[in-house]
Amino acid sequence: MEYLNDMALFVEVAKARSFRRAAETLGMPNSTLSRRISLLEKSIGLRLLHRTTRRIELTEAGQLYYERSKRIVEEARIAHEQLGEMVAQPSGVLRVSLPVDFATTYLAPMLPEFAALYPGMDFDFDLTPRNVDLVAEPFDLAIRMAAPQTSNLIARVIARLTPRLYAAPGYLQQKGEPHHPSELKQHQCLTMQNIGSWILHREAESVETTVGSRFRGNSVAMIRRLAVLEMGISALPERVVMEELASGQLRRILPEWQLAPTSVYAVTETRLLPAKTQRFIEFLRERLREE
Amino acid sequence: MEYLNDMALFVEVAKARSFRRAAETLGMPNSTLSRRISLLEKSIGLRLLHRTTRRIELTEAGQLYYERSKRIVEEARIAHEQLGEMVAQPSGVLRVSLPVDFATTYLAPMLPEFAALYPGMDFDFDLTPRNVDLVAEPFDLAIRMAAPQTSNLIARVIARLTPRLYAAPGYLQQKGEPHHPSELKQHQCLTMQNIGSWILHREAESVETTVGSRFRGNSVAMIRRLAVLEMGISALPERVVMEELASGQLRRILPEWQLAPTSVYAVTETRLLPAKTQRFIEFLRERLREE
DNA sequence: AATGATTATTCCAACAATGGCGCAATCTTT
DNA sequence: AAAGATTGCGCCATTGTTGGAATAATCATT
Repeated sequence: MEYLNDMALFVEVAKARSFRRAAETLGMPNSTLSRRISLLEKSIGLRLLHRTTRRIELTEAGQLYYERSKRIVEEARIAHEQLGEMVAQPSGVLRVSLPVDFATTYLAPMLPEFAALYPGMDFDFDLTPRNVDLVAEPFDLAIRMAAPQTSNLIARVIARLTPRLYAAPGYLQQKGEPHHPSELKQHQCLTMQNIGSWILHREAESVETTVGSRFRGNSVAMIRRLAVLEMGISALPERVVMEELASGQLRRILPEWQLAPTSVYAVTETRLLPAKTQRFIEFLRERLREE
Repeated sequence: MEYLNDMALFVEVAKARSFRRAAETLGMPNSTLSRRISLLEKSIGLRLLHRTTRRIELTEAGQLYYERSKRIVEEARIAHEQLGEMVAQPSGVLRVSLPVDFATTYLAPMLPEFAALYPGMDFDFDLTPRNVDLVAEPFDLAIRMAAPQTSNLIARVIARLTPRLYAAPGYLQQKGEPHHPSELKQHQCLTMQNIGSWILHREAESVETTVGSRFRGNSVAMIRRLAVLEMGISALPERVVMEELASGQLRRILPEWQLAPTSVYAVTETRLLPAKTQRFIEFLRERLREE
């Protein structure tokens, strides 16, 4: 069963009618080539080439074998080329698991452009807060807001989002507008679950302050909604609150200060990615770099 | 270009949907199998299998590759099997170089039977006294009366012919019939070229005697003809003079004595013989053993 | 829940394939 | 005719591959 490579070599030799030329086109020493063909002949038990020191010609069996093998090797080559094209020309279904907020806020607006770029691709988005198991479930890609703990997954940073502070004008009117991070302690600070403090940066300066509020949630949309409803101060990337800023529902506070950037990761099971996945990640990274 | 074997391995794995089972049917350790598939994937740059430690399934690319490769590997297998059948079922043209005397005396009578045995075979006999170059000329086989000096040829003994002494009754009447080998010195002994003496055997006894005559030749037929024409005593295998014995043209002399057997060789360029050649040699050896 | 069974992968020593090199046999050109 | 070029093949140190054991990760069963 281990004769297929040698078959390809034989086809090349038969085509060139010379060991030397065949070895040259194959990029291997003719000593190896000669030996491999000899072994092939031994394994099938008869001669394929009639050898003179100067010239080689096909035996009857060799002629027959060549006719068949030629086609087979050619087909194999084409199969591989098509596989190569799959890497180059993305197609098929891209299955992505990603957070709801990322999907609605970041992905949705840029998706039409990407879809137009690759007409051969279909998409299957799984919007879920849970950490899907990439190995068990057939996802090509997951987008996460934190690096995965399991080390056997490959995580690429596709964006760094810098949260800034926003509040509703109504809220500020009621509670007053803070002019230094230290004043945040007296405010309702709408945070994600498990967040106890904010570290605010201004140039080289940084101030940590414990924050909290009556509301916690694992949804950016929820926090934004609460902020609009005058429930407190939110720390969100600019793009998330773009509409609310434009309409005046939210207003940036402490404009010189910002939180440490949080990374967005594209997580895959392996580095050997089909083109569709590669292009999608590239596209995201390119568009999100601007943030 | 060296991916064909791995392709076959992948087909087996995809078929079995398991490394372990595939390794078993392939008769190789699954460690090797796993590594080879990994290398294949790396070489084409994308994953073919979606792995769980417990189960494997095909990726999109793997599915596509499997569909194509399956057929290719199957065709390759068939090509090899057909080649194997060529070894088993003789067909094609058998090209033999052989001495004229051997052809007419020994081969011709048994050829119809052999030809009937293998209807798929055609024959091309080159009757020549010269030592044809098996390497340069496209002969499958040469039959020689002496072992070849060149060591890179394969010589098989197919017969041992025991020459005995025959003479024409007319010759014996003229010159008298010898009753001991020592008397042969006074006779015309028709020998092949380059033969200066005969060693005659009777049971454990052996006698060497220098022989010679006015005639020498490299043709058995010539010597037989000369013997019939009362020109001397000939040393020939029995089968050669069978007709002359039956018709009384020749008569055996010194019937208890015989010369050392001379071997007949089937000489080939290689041991890797197609069925046609193998069968022909077998057939000859079987029929000539009786001598 | 936890243990045992099954499966893919990784590690490392033994092994085999590789590829320069030289040789012998040809063919070609001066 | 003769020397040079070309070609296939055998030899042997080096490199790369192999395969058994250990490992990690899952599934099934108690």
